Amino acid sequence: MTNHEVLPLLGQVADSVSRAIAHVHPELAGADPVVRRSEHADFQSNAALALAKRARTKPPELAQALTAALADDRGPATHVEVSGPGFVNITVPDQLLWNQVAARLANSRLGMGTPNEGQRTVIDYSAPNIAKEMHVGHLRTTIIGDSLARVLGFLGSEVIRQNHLGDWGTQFGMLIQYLDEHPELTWHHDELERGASAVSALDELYKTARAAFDDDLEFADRSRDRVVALQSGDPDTIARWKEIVSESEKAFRDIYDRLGVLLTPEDSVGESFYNHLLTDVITELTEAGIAVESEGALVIFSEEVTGPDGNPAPLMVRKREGGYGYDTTDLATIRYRIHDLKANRLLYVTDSRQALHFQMIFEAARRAGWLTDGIEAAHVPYGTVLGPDGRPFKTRSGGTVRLMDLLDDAVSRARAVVSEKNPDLAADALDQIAEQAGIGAVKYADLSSSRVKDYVFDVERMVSFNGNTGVYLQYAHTRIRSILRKAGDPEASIDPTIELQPAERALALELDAYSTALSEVSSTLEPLKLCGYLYDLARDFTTFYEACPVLSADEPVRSNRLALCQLTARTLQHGLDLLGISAPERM
RNA sequence: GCCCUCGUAGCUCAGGGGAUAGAGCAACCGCCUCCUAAGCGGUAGGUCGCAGGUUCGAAUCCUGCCGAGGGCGCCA
Repeated sequence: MTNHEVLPLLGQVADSVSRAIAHVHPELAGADPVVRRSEHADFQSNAALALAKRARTKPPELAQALTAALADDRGPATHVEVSGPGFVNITVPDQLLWNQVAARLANSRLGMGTPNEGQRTVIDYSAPNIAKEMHVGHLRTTIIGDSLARVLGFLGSEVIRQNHLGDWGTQFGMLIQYLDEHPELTWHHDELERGASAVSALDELYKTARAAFDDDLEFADRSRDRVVALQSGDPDTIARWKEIVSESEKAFRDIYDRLGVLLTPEDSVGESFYNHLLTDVITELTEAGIAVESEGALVIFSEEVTGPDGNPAPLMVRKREGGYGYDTTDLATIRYRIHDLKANRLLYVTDSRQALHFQMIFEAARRAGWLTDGIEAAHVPYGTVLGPDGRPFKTRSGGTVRLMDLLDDAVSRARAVVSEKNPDLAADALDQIAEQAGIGAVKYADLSSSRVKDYVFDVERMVSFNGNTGVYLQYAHTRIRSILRKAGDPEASIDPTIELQPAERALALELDAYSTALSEVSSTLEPLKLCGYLYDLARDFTTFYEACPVLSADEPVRSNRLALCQLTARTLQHGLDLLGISAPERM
């Protein structure tokens, strides 16, 4: 196996057209060759239409000239013709398609390059709150962030995952105080019955503590003292706090394992971490004259954003009573990630309602001189998960939906469908497949629609397993694997002189376009681009599957088709992995 | 008041300067002696929110309007 990049045919054709443009009109050298996949040929170039005016000619004439130049070129085109108002339709020889397939099969990375090499990317995602259940609100950031981490990493970025845990704040004062006053309470994971989690217990205890805080003035006072003790580093208080953090992380870990998310405890860099940096951040901003006093608080007035009163909107750097909120920690994160982590790409995967907040954080970071031209900072916003009523997803009683419950529900429904479709499965195989299909269905449903749009969480639809769902992709993969198993998983061998059937041709062209889909994910930060590609690929495979028998074909066609199966299976498996979805061998 | 996002088939969504606007679901009609029918083929369904503008060409870019959602000082 090699790991040299295999250039996609689209790029090779584009290079040819670029050469043709430079040859025919040297003054237009460097212009976009406007090469796309085409319904009328393998590829088409629309360059003649785009450039005719600059070339002082008519589109059909320019197209004709480009066609002639392409015919002389030693590039990949075998058949070039002008069509319509000036489209240049380009067809590539079958042999070249086979060569691409063979080269990708021989390559450990399917011929993908590492265009993001040299980028150091921080991705901030998931960010659950300590001592609180993970709920629907954490689903999208966790799934989307993780997929982006995988894709960007594969493309050569050095990815630094940051799980910005909500592990600091006044709420811990009352929780710790309450636990201290009630040593009989059990909440550690090893004290609880199986299936119960420490965060679930802590979440309940926090509510109780909160009620006590509101009812009992003396308890409230002791809780406030406890906040002070926590913030000033009192050893006993800190020890208890660390215990709560670590127990909570165990519960998060269960969810991450189940979701197949890459986050590890090493990626946890919560709010508390920034504590020791806040005074430096504030000093720097104050000395630079960016942060100023206002109504007793320290704020940064935006030069871009105004509030309801028409005055500049502020970031709250230090509250009137001296405390710090999320504005301050977020200013600290961006400084830390640029100065200490030395990242040149910073992604914050949070819901779209925080857009204005990040706009102001980035503005402040630019004014402070932290965020400079070579560094990209981006809020990666996503829409709300809605319930069947079109309102933010809640339980019937109006509470938040626990993430674990939601996953249980999806998996148990998946199990019903899987066992109906395949009643012969052994119990443990059924469990495993139901888990993979159910979790995959949830993740795919989340990743496969436009990130910024709200979407309705509809388990029935996700788990119906028809159409553009995760299971369709998994199913396509198992059908291919079944063929390959029956063939004995042979070493690929391709005879490139064999003529391609239309379905084979469409499949081969699609397989060749994988890298384009991945680059689009990198530039748009939309996993949907990868989902769409994989769905198209699975459909192209299914068409091929219907039209081109593999095992019963005569050699050398059989081997060639097996090679297409192998590359499709590997590409599907690989793409699903970048989405964080497993590709079972059987279903 | 200002700002952001969204408006495409009955429903859920792709397409974000190029040829007849595409899928899935739901509906209807077909297809398992054949590599997994969790599949495939077909029929039907659209003034791409509205109105201007830019362009050889606009669902796509610009402006305005309408509608939905969200945000804008001490919650993240």
